[in-house]
Amino acid sequence: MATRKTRTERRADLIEAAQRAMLQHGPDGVLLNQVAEQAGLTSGAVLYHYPDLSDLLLEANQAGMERFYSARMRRLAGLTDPVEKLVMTIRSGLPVDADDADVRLLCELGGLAGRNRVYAALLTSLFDRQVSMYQTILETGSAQGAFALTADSLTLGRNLVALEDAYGYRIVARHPTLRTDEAAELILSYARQVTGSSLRVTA
Amino acid sequence: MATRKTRTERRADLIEAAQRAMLQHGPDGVLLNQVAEQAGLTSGAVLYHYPDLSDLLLEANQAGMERFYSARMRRLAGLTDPVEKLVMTIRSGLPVDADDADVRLLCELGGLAGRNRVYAALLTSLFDRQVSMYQTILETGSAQGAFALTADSLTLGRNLVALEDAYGYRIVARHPTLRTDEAAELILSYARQVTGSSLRVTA
DNA sequence: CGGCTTGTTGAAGGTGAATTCAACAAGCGC
DNA sequence: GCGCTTGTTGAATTCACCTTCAACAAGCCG
Repeated sequence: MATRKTRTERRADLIEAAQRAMLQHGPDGVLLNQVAEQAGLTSGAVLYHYPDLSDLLLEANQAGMERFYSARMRRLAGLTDPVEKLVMTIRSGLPVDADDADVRLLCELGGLAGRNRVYAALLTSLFDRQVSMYQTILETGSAQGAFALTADSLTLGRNLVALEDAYGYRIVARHPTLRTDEAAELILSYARQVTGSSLRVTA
Repeated sequence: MATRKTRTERRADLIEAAQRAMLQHGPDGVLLNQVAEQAGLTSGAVLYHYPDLSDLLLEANQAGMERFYSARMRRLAGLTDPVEKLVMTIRSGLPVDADDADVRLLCELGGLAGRNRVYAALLTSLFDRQVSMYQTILETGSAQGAFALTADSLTLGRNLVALEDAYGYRIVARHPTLRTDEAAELILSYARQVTGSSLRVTA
């Protein structure tokens, strides 16, 4: 029997369990019992906390997005050099490998967004927030003279996020030659061109 | 009762029916009866032609990819000017609107590719073929003096396809400001920069 | 301690989808 | 027109999953 836990603890457990289950079976294909199994509980216990499975899945996906986004922001927080910030941010937008849970989860949602307005809105919002993140980096770098932008920051930010997203899909699909390092180089090649910077850290 | 058809005709019908059903319910969520309904048949009839539903879904997705790819090639076929070719190809890589069937279908597969090697291989192959398509355009344009490429054609081709892919997802998710025209402009902004061409057709 | 709330189980019931198959209709070759 | 193959139906069966619920264990608070 599973050890009894408080409401809050268990809900957090279930969100993680739902994420794991969705990684294995997809957000559409996942079953109540698979979530329960991941949590080490019975389906009844899951239903006790989330009478509607789709609510749990939504929360789990939302949590996954926030974790991805806030991890990027956190990694950014320590840095001051615009070049470092840009290079780091490009890196943190890519999956570490094909099994990267956060990015895998995001990829699963891409298709869903075509037929579910809620997921569409969530992904759209995530996209826009990431664009803003890049815009801030680009504009402060520009103000500090580190970058000479070749277009408005909205255009550049959108293209940077778009490149990340697309290469995330390729990496997750295990493209034989396009791995994380290669993808980072491809995006950096774009970033160098539009910032007029070599993006080498000036030590 | 449905009118009786030949093996080949019916299989083509079923592939289209499966595509429609997947657009509504996703490749994971689609049911045999939903495919049958789209085809105007009973589930038994579908099973007569495809004893395993997943075989039908695979064929349907494969057919969708080929239709998308060959439509792009066909649109390219009539053109000779490298600038026209590039501009047209960028356009043809984007969904015409949020309901574009071909792109919607491709987006549905992105997540699947993370857990299914067959779909991963199909999408990888499609990506690479599209990269080659761009490489050919860029290199012949370069040879003819229309483009002055700022990087090797593999890098540029990959980035162009990546941008298309990512904006396809955004459009399908109905981003409120990022529609097809805007996405095309964003990609063109990249293409102008890396080809050194204004990409205006010299009439 | 003792009663109450909260979390969990396990089994039972209901539902719906996949699967199977006997029957039958529609053409085609002869 | 006859018989055979091919395509299709509809009903019966089976199976898997969701849902409900009575029972019970674990703390907490009086």
